[in-house]
Amino acid sequence: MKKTMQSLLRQALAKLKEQGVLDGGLDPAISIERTRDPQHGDLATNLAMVLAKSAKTNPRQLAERIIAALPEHAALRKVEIAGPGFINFFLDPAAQYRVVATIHEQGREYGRSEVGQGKKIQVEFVSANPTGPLHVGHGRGAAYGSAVADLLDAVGFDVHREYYVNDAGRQMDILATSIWLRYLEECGEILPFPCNGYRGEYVREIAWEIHQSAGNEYRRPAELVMEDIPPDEAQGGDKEAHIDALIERAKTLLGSAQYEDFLQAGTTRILKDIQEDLLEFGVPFEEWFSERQLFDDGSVDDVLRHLREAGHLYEKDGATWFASSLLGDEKDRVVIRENGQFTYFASDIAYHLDKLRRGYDRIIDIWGADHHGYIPRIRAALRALGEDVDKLQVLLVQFAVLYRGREKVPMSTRAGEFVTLRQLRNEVGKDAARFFYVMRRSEQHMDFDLKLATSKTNENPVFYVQYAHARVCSVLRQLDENNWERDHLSGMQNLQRLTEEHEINLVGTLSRYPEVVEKAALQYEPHLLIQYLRELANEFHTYYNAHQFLVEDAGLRDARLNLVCGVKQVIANGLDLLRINAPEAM
RNA sequence: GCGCUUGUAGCUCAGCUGGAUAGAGCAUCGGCCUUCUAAGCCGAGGGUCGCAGGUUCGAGUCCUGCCAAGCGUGCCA
Repeated sequence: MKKTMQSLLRQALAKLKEQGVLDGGLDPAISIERTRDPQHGDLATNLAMVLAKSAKTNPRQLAERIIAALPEHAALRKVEIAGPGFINFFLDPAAQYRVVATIHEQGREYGRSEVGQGKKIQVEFVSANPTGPLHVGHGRGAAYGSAVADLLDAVGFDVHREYYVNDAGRQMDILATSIWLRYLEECGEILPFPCNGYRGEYVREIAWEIHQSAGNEYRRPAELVMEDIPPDEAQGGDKEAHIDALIERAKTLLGSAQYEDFLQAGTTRILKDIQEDLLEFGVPFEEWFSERQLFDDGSVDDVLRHLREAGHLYEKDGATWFASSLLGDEKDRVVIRENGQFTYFASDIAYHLDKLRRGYDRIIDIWGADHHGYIPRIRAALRALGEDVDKLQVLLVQFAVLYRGREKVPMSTRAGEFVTLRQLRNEVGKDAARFFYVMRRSEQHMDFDLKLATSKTNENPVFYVQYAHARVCSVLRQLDENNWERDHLSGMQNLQRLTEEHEINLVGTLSRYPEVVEKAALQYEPHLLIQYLRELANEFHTYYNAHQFLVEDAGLRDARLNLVCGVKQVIANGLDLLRINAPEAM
């Protein structure tokens, strides 16, 4: 409806240009909005106010001329000028009711569209290091990312969901070493655990499994392990130097093949756990992209050579730097450390280049907001490589601050103090968790009160929306019990009898759904969809309480049932899009 | 210090990219179940949109300056 009004207005403007009322040049974006107040009609535009200045006339006069030039349209009942120069459109209710038939015809397809034109778009999200189970902080990125991806899919983009697996680098070494140290404990060796190691219970479990299957094959005496290792932080030393020394010791004592066993055991076990976890959370991926692969196939070397040849790299203090400050970053960044190791940034350049080379029209990175300082250097790198930087869009998700009642819950992966995503799902369920995560704008800080979220006792808005769906189902069951037949066709023919205010509101809200989906998708704001669903549910509950659907008058009854089934369909579609269950009964 | 983000009802948050009288959910108070599920509905109270300027027909929304919070500012990821 919005779109047809836009085209009508465009025709009117063209006519005014011919008449010389308006300059030929200007061609403004015509904004049409839904009115808030029914007195202002159904739709409104501020076009006359926007153009008044350049047309050298006042808004109300211009509005009159626009209206005069407006072509006739069947759905248009009345056009008015109001306030400072708004043009208000009153639509013919009969035309509005058509949406009920449309919903019925399109069913699950209602709300989906083709505005994305099949453009290829890649969404990379979660991408947590496989060094431990996902925690509730990752949950938000997972829920948000998958919702964005699903929305884009719904409006016709060709979406590729990807998880970047950081299976290379120092964090993985720390993990492997942590497992080995726990394994030695399993063997009966007595030695201190580094404060910078991964302390989670899962590390012990993996160590236990290795010990079960391999016995003492990897055992080395504690004295040898700890010999000449610099002191840990607890002993007044440097924790980084301490753990680095332990990693080196593990590599020399085990040899590369055996050390690799621990690396592999850790990565595969944890990655498998993450994959299951996300799948159960309704977050599928088309691809799990290995960082390690970028080193193995030479991509990292290639991209650095490329940058070096183009003069973007230089040596200083024994390290290799990327001159990102010349390309919009605050300062230059190290890509190869003094000790010869690549930084995370180095492989990330290769990764982003790889993504762009794969031919996506757009790539989206979803990061925790604490990584925001990272954006300029990635953009600088892509610029240096001659890529189109605008194809990359980075969306930031604020971490959820966790509370238990009033008390803040400390979170540290290393210390093993965290509430896992799995625990959260077990306690509140997938539906509530997803709904809760996506309910707020992603850049908004979020207080996640576990007590509230885990309190199974309602208050959770997801139930409110689901209940609306279940209620319609219940009405339909009731219909059967009354031995009433539902005549679909008659219902459609009698739609004009739905003249109650509640009914008219509901029809209007139903017709808005495709616009909401489109906007939520194009703006990457799934919370708009949630908000809409709450509003729709609210209008439905209000209607339910105000009017009986199952009335004796068959025509009216069928019309109401058609309307209410439209509500059911739209709620189901919306929840489905968010991968939240729409129950038949509650 | 500098950079990014945020600041709207007691609390948690919306606010259609500059539009008409700033909204919802909790919480508080008062009503509605012999009638399709009360996990619901109706009503009431509650606001200096962080503060101060500016831009214009019009500002919660845009620009500037302050104030406050979070994050970043590594040869960590």
